[in-house]
Amino acid sequence: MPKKPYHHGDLRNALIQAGIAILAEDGVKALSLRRAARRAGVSHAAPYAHFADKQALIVAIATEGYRRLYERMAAAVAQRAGDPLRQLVDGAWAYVEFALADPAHFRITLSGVAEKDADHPALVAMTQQSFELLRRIVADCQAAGVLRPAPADLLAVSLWGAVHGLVDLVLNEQVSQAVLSRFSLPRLLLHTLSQFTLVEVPRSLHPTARR
Amino acid sequence: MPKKPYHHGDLRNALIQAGIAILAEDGVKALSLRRAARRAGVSHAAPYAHFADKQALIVAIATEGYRRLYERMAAAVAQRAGDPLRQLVDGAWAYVEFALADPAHFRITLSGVAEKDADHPALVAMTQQSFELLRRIVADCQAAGVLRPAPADLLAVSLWGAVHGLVDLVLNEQVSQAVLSRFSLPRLLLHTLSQFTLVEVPRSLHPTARR
DNA sequence: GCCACAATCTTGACAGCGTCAAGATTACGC
DNA sequence: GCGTAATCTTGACGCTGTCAAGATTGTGGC
Repeated sequence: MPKKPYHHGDLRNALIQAGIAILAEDGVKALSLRRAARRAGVSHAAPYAHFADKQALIVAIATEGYRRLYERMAAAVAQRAGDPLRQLVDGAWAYVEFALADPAHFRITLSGVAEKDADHPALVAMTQQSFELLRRIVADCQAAGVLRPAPADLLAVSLWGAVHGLVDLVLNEQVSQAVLSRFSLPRLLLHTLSQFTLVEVPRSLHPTARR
Repeated sequence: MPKKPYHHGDLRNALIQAGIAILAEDGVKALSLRRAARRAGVSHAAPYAHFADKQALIVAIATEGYRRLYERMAAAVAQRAGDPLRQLVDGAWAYVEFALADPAHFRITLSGVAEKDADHPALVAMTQQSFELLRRIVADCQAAGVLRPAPADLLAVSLWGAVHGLVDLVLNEQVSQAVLSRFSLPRLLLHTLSQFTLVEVPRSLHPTARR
């Protein structure tokens, strides 16, 4: 068992994981390069061997965030193959669950802290992959008469925005506690989705009702 | 003309305006107490006579943000009295316009940087006033058969989330440039709103088409 | 009108931050 | 095995939020 080799061995990854842990424990404003380095057991300037600046670390963390988000949604969708409406509801709920499970990580992933996308192909690839998944769900729903006919990209952005906005408002405590306790988040989500659907959303699909 | 009195006279307000100007010029991460103090022509610790900490300044800036947002929307709605659908469309577009006009101010206002609402009654009052305006628009639309019957609060949150999410995604450059240039933001907004409305949204209401 | 008090503002200090430069340590290709 | 490149440490700089101590000024009580 090596005690303290001069070279960490997997520092880049360790910093990303440290960053995610810091986000989970103390939120976005607590994330710093020096703290991530401390947690990884290296000196304060060591990260600069792997990241050009703080932005680069954040981009890497956001990329990992998108990867987890995609996997959650893909898993939820895969479980409901052949049932587009269920895929839509469960996919959306997976999005919400990720946000609730790690709010700070969700925020830093979706809050565009990574600006110049062109410089970060891995991030771009993950966002495209995730949007592609959404586009496919939307197209399947349209084919099944669950969603209205329209360009799939257009409808996909509308739906994404509706779900994302709901999550963002709740996460940022913009929705008054009175309203939020009267209508639970699952109900708010289903009510939003039901504005888009042509068929009735069965109450049996209520997210927390199942499971 | 007083040259440099020891007491500023209206420092609290000057700091808020300085902060908003900094946000407009260099974005959220450029906002600092010291820079706002510098811009107001005062020493670096002077703000502490008016704000307990940086959070308090941000809360004041967010309160002003909500005030401007409310006034924009209220003005747009007032211009279309008696036409609920137009009020809905123009109110939503006013929301979008505020976000586009000053993205950083919009972000800091809506991104829940102000956490403990209970300590800031002015902010709470503005958020409630704004939500009340939205709730009234929704109720009027329901009475006119423009929106589906449902608890007004519930539908209001859904609509708010849908519009807010769209803006947030576009502002954070999460929507691919390809999709955004194919479907303009006004079209994306109208497409989202038309998911909620029972009547067709006339193309004549296209936000940038008018004006 | 004057004085004590409170509000306001300045100066100075501290720790933590992002970032860079210089140097130490180690892995790896030839 | 050796030189080069990658990795990591140490030290420094300016910026930040925040606090303490003191200077300056407005204000109410007499």
